[in-house]
Amino acid sequence: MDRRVLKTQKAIIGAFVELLAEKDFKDITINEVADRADVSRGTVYLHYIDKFDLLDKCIDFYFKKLFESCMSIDGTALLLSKPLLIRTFEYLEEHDFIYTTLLVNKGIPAFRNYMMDEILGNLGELVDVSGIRPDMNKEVMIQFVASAIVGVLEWWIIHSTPIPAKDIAEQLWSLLERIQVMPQLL
Amino acid sequence: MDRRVLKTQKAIIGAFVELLAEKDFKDITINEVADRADVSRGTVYLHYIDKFDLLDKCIDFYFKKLFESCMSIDGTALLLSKPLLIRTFEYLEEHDFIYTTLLVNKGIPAFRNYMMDEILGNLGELVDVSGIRPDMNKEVMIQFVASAIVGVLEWWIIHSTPIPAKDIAEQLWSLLERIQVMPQLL
DNA sequence: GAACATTTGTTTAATTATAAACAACTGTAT
DNA sequence: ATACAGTTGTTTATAATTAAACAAATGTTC
Repeated sequence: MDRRVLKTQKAIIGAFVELLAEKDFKDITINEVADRADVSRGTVYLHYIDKFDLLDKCIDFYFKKLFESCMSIDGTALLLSKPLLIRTFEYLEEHDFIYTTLLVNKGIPAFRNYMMDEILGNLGELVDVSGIRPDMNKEVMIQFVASAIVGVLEWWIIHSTPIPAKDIAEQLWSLLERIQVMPQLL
Repeated sequence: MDRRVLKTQKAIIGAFVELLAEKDFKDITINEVADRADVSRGTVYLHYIDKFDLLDKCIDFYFKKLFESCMSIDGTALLLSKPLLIRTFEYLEEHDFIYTTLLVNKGIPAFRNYMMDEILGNLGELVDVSGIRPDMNKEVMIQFVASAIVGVLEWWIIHSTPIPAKDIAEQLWSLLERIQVMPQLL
């Protein structure tokens, strides 16, 4: 992609998140966003339909960043594992501010959907690779595990990361192990 | 001016100064500058003829910044005075790194010329406003005082600001007062 | 000194950002 | 109610940035 659009989108989204931290979504104007991003007002409309679209794209942007940072090591995909859990919780702990800000303003359903999609896909791959107990329904098991993981993540963020990332990751992982659905891995 | 050119010039000059701090001027390539500035190589040539021109413009840039920050308060010009001296020394002390880097690489004559121009103009204004002892030649006196000030500034920067800004400003000011060329001011 | 990679400066057409103007709409104060 | 100031979303012509290709020059390595 043209480096110009990357730069302006970064500037606009950065400015928008700053403003979200300072005031209510409803009080933010496109003018303010453009001013703070040091970008022409027309440029904002070039990339986003309106405020609401900007918020959506903003959430997109930060979830992509989250997945890029946590779900892979130097480009190769990382399947569900203890290190992956730890990295994810640590990343969220470190960038606590942005993600809680986004969640408060709109994101609870968005968060759940993004996370579910990502983890469902991840689990699906894992099952394809390493098999599953023959007496289990794959879809049910995947849905069960993914919901549990996302539920804990959601609770942890909404309650302002009350437990250190390492500890919550450990606890969640030991719960997953207890299920014993995938003998050789979980 | 178009905000695009301001942004790209800032990016290019910022990248260039970073590189100047890391390696010798002769080892810096336009490619590196463009990469670090996150700008197309062609864009660099759009603004600067070559490396040498870039260095010149870079010095221009930082001297303009210096004068903007020190020579005026909210837009109104500030004539030679003790507060002005203090501000100037403090600014240079704070941004020590950039200015010594520039001076080492090329700037000693450039520094002298810039400073002389600025201070000569400033002194000229001051004399026009508040007069001078009738037995003195205006040009000589201005040249004398400006040279003295610039000399001290130069010595202070090249020797890595060996004295706190406030102290050197005090000393310089008291020397200026001793001359007694402008009874009511100096 | 020949092969090689890198840098340099220039040129191109396509893309993107710009300021400015506009009418319609919102909210606020009078 | 009625000015009034600010926001919104769209449209324009213009200007800046872009990637890519290029030949020439420069340095490195063998």
